[in-house]
Amino acid sequence: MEAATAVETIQREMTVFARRARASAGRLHPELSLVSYTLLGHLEERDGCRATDLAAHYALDKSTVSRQVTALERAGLVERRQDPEDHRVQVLHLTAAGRRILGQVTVSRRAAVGERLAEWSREDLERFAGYLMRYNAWPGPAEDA
Amino acid sequence: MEAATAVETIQREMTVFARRARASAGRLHPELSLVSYTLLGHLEERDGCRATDLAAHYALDKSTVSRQVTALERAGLVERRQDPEDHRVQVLHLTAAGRRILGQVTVSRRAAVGERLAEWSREDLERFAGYLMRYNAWPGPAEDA
DNA sequence: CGCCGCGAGTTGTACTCTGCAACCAGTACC
DNA sequence: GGTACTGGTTGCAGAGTACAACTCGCGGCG
Repeated sequence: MEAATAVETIQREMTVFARRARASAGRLHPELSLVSYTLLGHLEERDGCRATDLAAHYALDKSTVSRQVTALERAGLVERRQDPEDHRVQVLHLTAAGRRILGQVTVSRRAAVGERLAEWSREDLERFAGYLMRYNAWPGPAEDA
Repeated sequence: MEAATAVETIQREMTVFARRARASAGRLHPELSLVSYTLLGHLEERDGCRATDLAAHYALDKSTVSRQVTALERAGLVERRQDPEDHRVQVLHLTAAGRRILGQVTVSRRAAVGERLAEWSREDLERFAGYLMRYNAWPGPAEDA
């Protein structure tokens, strides 16, 4: 495979994944949209962060994040805390309920994805995961595709 | 890295990519949405197919595809041809204009993605592309995430 | 101190994408 | 012919999103 072809393939396959992921997320977990899930996941991973950080990480407009967070807060899954240093920012944290729901969804997602990856060798899994992280870690503006 | 962790990471990173891809697609190519681009790409790859096939491949509702195709046809990028065998189906084909636009977008996308992948060895590129294809080739229902 | 620029977040507005349900048209099988 | 199925369209409603305009708090500079 030529390098340009590989790049092309990476693009196309990532896009297929993206579309299918969005399409099926709602069906699998009606209680938590793909958006909400990823935001909660990020909060858990970072143990709290600002709305602006979420927007930057997912290349979303801050208004979009604001609305999503509002919904998550109304659902009792997320908590806003005032930053004592800077009264402009609100640090977001998972609530106990948020952590619980996130755990449930993660389990069922892992089952679905794990089924697809069941035949993969551990080495392939790790390399694949590594490639994805490496790709996403690119520091530039999120001009992925 | 444990296998479950790798699965988790794959999920999360794929999702990050998915979200960023959608976010930036519109900015890079205002003339062709991510959806339209992928549909056109699929048509080129398969050299024509039915609307239902597109819906199945991307896990989209047939109504959604119908509307997208209508838009693409209005834009003169896609052509519907009656199947002489079965008058229900309409086989979709790229027009010359569609092929041209698709080519332009592909070039600019490849430039953007290629920049990110510039430092990668050819071996890594090919392995990454292979993993993605392998993942998406899973035959089951598109319960990706 | 008071003004100005900046950064975080919210709200108004409009648009796209999407799915579901209801429907029409053509096909296949009895 | 009638019934069931398939491909596709249309009406409707809802989620996600961006952009612009706004508020509020922080920090520098005269």
